[in-house]
Amino acid sequence: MTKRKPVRTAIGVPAAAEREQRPPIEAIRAAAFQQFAERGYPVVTVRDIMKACGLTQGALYNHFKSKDELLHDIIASTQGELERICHQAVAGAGDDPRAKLAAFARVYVMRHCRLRVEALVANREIGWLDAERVADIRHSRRAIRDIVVAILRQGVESGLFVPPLTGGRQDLKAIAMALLDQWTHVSMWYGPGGEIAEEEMAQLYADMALRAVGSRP
Amino acid sequence: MTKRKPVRTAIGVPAAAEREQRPPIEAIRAAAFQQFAERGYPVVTVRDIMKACGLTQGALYNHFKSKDELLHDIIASTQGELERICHQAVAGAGDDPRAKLAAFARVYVMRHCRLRVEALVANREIGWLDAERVADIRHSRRAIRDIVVAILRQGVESGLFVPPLTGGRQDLKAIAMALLDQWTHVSMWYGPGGEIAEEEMAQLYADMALRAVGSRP
DNA sequence: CGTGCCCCTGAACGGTCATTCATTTGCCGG
DNA sequence: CCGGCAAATGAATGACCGTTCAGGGGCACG
Repeated sequence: MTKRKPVRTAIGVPAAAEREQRPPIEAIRAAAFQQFAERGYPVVTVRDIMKACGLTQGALYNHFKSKDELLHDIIASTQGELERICHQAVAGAGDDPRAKLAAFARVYVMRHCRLRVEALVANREIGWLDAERVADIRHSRRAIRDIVVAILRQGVESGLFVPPLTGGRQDLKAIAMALLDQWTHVSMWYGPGGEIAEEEMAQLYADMALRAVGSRP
Repeated sequence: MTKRKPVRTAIGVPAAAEREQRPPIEAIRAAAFQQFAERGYPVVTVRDIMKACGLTQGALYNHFKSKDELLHDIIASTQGELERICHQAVAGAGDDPRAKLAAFARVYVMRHCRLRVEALVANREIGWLDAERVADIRHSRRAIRDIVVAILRQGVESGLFVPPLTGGRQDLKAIAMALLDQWTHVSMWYGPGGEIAEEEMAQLYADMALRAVGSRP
């Protein structure tokens, strides 16, 4: 193979129609999202992104310092918004850990169904950022995990959750990771054309989570 | 950024010690595994792989047709082995769907803890393969999912499983995907240095799965 | 009409990539 | 010691990458 192949076939750009509707910086962000999601950060070239929004390579650098910064900008905004709605979901669910866990699961799964592309990029392409750029995103992820751990701890201490335990101090962390893995990766296979609606998915996952942690009625 | 940065810092090669112990084709496979897992297929160069096993770039092509074929070889062998042990686990668990599901979860999670590197590569780098090379691997994955679906169906029909349902025909498929996502991604964060042993992880995940599908005692 | 200014262009730069290939190496049975 | 052959070398090839930059609109404002 001398010539580089298009390894993940691009599904195609959303038609030249509304390209020029929004400011170019937004068009670039959108095109980059699409392309990163479909083919992966390292094989998407600056030329690809800019062509997809009707510009040429050089124009990128009027809006972003580098391709790296573009990716970071994209992921950071997605991640920040995710953390925000996670806090919001828990805050608005009262004090019962069962309601908190269910609300969290529903919001988290719903978002990962609806914003599939954004979630996919944020979760898959983060590794390409250099250490300093990745730090704040990793921090945000840990914060989200700790929300779940806190809910689990409250449930266990109040006797409302009786999860399977191995006896170690890290159990709740492992369970939280297991649940988050499950919820996050909906974005990898859920398609809006499927038979199950987003709300049903959210409910299904919330039910499974409550059962998995041994929630008492 | 003109010069390319080492985006994911390589952890380092397992010392020049036993490089020459095994046949070069095995050394290449092993080195490629390590590098792909640590830094990702597109940024690992042929030179990197070959240097890691004490050879030069050109020597790769005495053993593999291309870099693509090397990746496919690696993933396909991992995936084939995984499918094999999944079938084996179910076959050796008797006829009770509860025992089948538990055995499957235990074997699957245990493998993803123990062979973290292999699992990580097989699950993350598959997208870089072209369509024809990826077909058999996708097929194998579907086969594994269908094992889980079959177990769930048997459990539901015999009344031993009472999972949360939305009423659609795709429910069991969604639940199977949710469980597999959870089990698979242990390999993304589990570290052997952690507080929980592989066997405990496997048991924890098996318990959660049985609870999630509403297994009756 | 002129003057800035923002934004875009497209060639150019220095670099890296996978792959090829003529040549050399190292090992083997005889 | 000799031929033969599989395997390794390392320079060469052709392509493409991210980024830079000098030049050029086009549009608002005086």
